[in-house]
Amino acid sequence: MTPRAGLTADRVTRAAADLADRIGFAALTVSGLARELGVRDASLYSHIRNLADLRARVAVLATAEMADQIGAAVAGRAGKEALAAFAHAYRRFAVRHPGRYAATQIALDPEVVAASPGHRRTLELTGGMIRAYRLAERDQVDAVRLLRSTFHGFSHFEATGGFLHGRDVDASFARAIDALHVALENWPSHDKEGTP
Amino acid sequence: MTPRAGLTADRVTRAAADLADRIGFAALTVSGLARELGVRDASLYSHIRNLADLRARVAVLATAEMADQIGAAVAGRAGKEALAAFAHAYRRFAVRHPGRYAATQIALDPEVVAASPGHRRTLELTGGMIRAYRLAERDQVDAVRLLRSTFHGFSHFEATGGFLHGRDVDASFARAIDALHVALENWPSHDKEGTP
DNA sequence: GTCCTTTCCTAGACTTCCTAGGTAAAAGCC
DNA sequence: GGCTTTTACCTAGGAAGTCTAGGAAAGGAC
Repeated sequence: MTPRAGLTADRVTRAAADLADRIGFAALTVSGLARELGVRDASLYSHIRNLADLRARVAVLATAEMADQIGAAVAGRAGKEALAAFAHAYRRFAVRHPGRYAATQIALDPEVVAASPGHRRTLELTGGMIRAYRLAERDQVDAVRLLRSTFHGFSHFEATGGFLHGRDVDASFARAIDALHVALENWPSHDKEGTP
Repeated sequence: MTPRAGLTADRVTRAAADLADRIGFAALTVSGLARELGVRDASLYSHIRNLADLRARVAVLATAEMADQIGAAVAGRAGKEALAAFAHAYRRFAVRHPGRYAATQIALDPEVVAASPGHRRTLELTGGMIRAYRLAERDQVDAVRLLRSTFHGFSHFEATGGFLHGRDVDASFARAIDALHVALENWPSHDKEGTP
């Protein structure tokens, strides 16, 4: 038997994320990954439980990487500047790492989410960004959900070719950010923070 | 040999959509569907070319059904009322038909989209809804993209358990619609239709 | 060095996808 | 009605992917 490939769960996960970026997350298979790593498919089960476990690991890894990039982009910014930086970093990650991005969108067990540093960091970053708009707690939740929905939706349609009109997509995204800022500045609620 | 099951491509597609609503679109298989219909898996290839063809057929069917429901909801409405009706019908469809909804979101060949009555109808309905805001053509495209992104993103997170906070999701959606209306009424652009 | 752990392998069972060819149900024609 | 043609169903089987079990040997600990 030849020397061991020196695999670890971490290395397997990174290789899977790289492969997913190349072929698409949906097309990621244990057997394909094994070929990529130069081992037999059965060998990977020393490091991962099954395909679902592999997918979850990629999701956790990708979420952490994405949070790091968003964090770097919004550092030192507030208000509309932070919103725009967050949004652009979000979309940039999705465009550059389509497989990783798709992984961030799968449903995960609550325990996995709770233990994922990337998920927690994303929450913190989002909370920090939204703070400048001085919304009531309940409105902050609503607003964050609106932002996350828009960012994901946009990236989804961009990735799946859903934007068929000839209109420049970069321009549409810039307008969307402007529009979201307008909405946040004029949040349709009567209990803005600090106002009784 | 026993009597034929009397399958047609249409019947196969509907059965697939129903099954997808029950088990999830991602879990839809030719073999599973064959079991559902009481035939052998190989028999289905008289009616569909392959799994990708089946998925595309479900997508086209679901898009048409969804467009019908949105169309019925917005009939006779304009402005914010139409926006709200559209949004609620969209989300209702996604919640009631998770498999069908997921099918509407897959990337399809441009020829398939071009030939799909549901896609065309969705475009018309969206155009009609956005008309009340009297935006310039370019801004209309941007605004439609924002709306579609938000609706899809919201439905996606709702379906994948991405909204972890205890805040009522119905309320968040209602607020999101209000916020989108505010954004549309105050679209961040200087060339509103009719204004030089 | 020895002993223990664990990573790799082979083997194989199972599922899914899909093609090829055959049979008989169903449709079409007279 | 009978006869012919079409085609929807079947069986058979190969390819690919998933995953378990057990064994061999690489690598780590002492």
